[in-house]
Amino acid sequence: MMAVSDTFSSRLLAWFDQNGRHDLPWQHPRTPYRVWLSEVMLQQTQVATVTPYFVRFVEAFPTIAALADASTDEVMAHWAGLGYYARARNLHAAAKRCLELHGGELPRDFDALLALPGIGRSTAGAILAQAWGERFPILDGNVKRVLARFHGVEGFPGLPAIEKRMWTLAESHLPDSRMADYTQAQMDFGATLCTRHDPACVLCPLQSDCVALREGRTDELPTPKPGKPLPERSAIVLVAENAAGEVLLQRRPPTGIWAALWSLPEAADHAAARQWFDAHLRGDYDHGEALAEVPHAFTHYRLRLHPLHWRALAPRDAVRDNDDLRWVARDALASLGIPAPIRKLLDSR
DNA sequence: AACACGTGGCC
DNA sequence: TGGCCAAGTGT
Repeated sequence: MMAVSDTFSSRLLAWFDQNGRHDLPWQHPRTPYRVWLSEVMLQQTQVATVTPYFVRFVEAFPTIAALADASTDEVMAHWAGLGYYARARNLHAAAKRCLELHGGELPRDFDALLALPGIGRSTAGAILAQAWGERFPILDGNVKRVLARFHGVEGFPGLPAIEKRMWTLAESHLPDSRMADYTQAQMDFGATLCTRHDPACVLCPLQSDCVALREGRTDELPTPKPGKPLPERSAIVLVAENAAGEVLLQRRPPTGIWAALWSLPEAADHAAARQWFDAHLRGDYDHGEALAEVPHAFTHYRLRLHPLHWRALAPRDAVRDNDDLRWVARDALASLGIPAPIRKLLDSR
């Protein structure tokens, strides 16, 4: 472990003062709610992607109470396109719990934060450090990359044993003050200098003590995730338009991919698609026009969507708009939470 | 422990 | 261009 003379944090802070990012939207003002929201949006997602979402989201839901009072559909509509939608559902649920248990505020307590859905150890630490300057470590992708290189830690950082070691290292470097700046400094440092490809070691304030640099192994550390072949799946999606040009959308199941988002009716094969069509629509399934295949890659599998398109269809009498099925005009698509590739398909129609 | 969970950018 | 991965958490 580092001795009392550890200068890791002071060197990082000095670097941050000159080279850090000081104008991110969640830094002005840096309220607990805005820190929380930004940390959740930034999970597995980069700053450039998050920024416009963050700005729109806080405008729509300026306070924890406003978020708690919003409907699920409103929240999901503002999250749509960001991915990992459980984050939005958890955020919404946590906001409600803040109203019930914490007087509408985010609790300033590690265990209470950890108990909220969507807040794990790293996010709890980031909130406590950035919102209140409390002395807690974070361990995100940036910190893992920096620690793996600086200390020469072998092994994929996603493995529990490696991660445990890294939490210990992260703790050992904590400064006695400036916790908010230090937390931001680590993330800025990892995101802009100690990058995955081509780290700027020449400019690095830690270069004199970096194991990876000394051994010429910055391109080998951190150890990459062991690769596995991606499964392939395919599905038929039904693009059913009525005479008004509205398209029929269906709410997805509450669990699984794109949970509870609005999407096109989906079937595993033509037999199932035909069955769904005949149960819900008047018209001839065989008159559907095949649109171009939509390939989509998730982190854990590849999906090929085969859209079938009909115009001027009418619903069966039994099928009315309800909480899980509705005809939607083109203008109204923007106000719904729709998966990114489905939205693209609908927009290009 | 291992896997589910989105999307876009990079080379 | 297909594989890799980015401010992780929940199960």
